[in-house]
Amino acid sequence: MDDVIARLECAEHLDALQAVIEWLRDYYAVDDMVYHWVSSNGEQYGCGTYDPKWVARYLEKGYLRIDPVVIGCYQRFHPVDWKRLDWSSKAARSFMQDAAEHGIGHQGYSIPIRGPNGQFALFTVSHSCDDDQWASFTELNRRDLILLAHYFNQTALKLEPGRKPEPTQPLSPREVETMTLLAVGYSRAQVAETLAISEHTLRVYIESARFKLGALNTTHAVARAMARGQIIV
Amino acid sequence: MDDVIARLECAEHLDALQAVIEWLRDYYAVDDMVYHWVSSNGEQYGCGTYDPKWVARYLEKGYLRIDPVVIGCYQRFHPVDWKRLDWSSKAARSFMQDAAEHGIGHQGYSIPIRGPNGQFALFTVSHSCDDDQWASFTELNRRDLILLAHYFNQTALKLEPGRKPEPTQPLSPREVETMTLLAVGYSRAQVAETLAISEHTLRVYIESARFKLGALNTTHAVARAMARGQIIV
DNA sequence: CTCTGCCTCGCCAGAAATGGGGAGTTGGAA
DNA sequence: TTCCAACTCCCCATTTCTGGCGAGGCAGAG
Repeated sequence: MDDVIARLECAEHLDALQAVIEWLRDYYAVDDMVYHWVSSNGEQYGCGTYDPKWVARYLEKGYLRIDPVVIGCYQRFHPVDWKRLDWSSKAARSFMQDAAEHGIGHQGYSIPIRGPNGQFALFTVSHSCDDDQWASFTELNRRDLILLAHYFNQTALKLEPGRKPEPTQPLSPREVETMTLLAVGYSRAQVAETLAISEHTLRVYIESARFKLGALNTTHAVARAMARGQIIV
Repeated sequence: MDDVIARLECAEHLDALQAVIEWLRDYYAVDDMVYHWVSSNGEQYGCGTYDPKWVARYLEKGYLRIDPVVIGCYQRFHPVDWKRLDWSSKAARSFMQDAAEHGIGHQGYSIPIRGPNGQFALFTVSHSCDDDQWASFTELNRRDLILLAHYFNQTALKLEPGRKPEPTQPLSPREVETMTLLAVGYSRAQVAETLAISEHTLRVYIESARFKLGALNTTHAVARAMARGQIIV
């Protein structure tokens, strides 16, 4: 354990993560171990021991938005056993079958991790065995896995800062107020009234915020401002 | 330390948190200790040892959206010393002065905590002393404070589940796709084209999503869907 | 002192979104 | 089988948003 942490701390490239996760897979003697970062801008980064064919298929099919593991963990705080997720939808079922055909174990345990600016990542361990064996495994290693998950994420954050610092030009106070009120459902007219300014002035703020955020329209601007933590809704 | 964790684990009401945090303040012999939850719906919950007058003023003045501690931590992953935050804006300066006048120590260390559905909370310890003393204090207790912060948050989450489960009616797959594409800046026409459906059909999805999300307009709907983790952008 | 960023205001025309109406299919649940 | 939720399509009128034009004041940085 300490050995792994030391390795992570001296890692200088993401390849190191890949090596560590493979080592961990062998150490725990499980089928698969995966770290999967779903960055706030919709890109993904992952390392792990899944079959590359499955990874490619996952990306190609856009499974990110279907995968009940991602969706379920995104809405949870605590680690979760795959059995407790919602697999009832048709999309989820076909996804599960596709995964099984690519050799993904039916037991899994995933740890959600959150970082700055809405960063979200998953640390997953998966295996094929019966429920009892799996339950005792997760029970035994839960604490370590959680720690590992967070160390992994911190290392990834350290190594990949080039991934989020999309030049986040700060918004002016008025722009922040504007975006915030828009995010809670006010129309432009209502926002203008609330801020006691003309609707035209308001438009200037929206436009400048849109420009700073690199957004194509108001909705996009609000979404980006939220995703980047520039407004708190 | 273990004593505190035990107390938290058997807590059955938020009052218990208040008691624990007061105990901690005395234990660490610092001026103030605060847990501050900024829930995803904009409400707040906090417990701590700040002067109630200051808390009232904080709420009344809407300092939540000015406080550099909140803003700074929201965009960070690691705990941060207040000195490293951005106090340059005018609003921040007048906020700082106001805080000082209410007896808030000028040294502070805040730990950002994140939870499901965009939950965000802060665990802060604050004191009045010189920089060297403060540096050695935080250096010495950093690990414990981080642990405490997360235990506090987990307890608060456990005790206050009634705070977020705003009946989150699930969105249908098409609705999710629609909201997601809108969030990344597509216009209705572009979304319709992308999904290969008529623009009118698209409208039906937007409207039903808006209804399910209790949103007043498209921008609001996207913001809520994001805040609730129903779409991942 | 100039320059830049922020805040404020006005008018107009075209593009986009919204609200309300109606209508048909499909597939799964009761 | 019947019912419901999800998905698909069309028209019309109104409201709202967006883009482009121009303008002034005020504070802080260089």
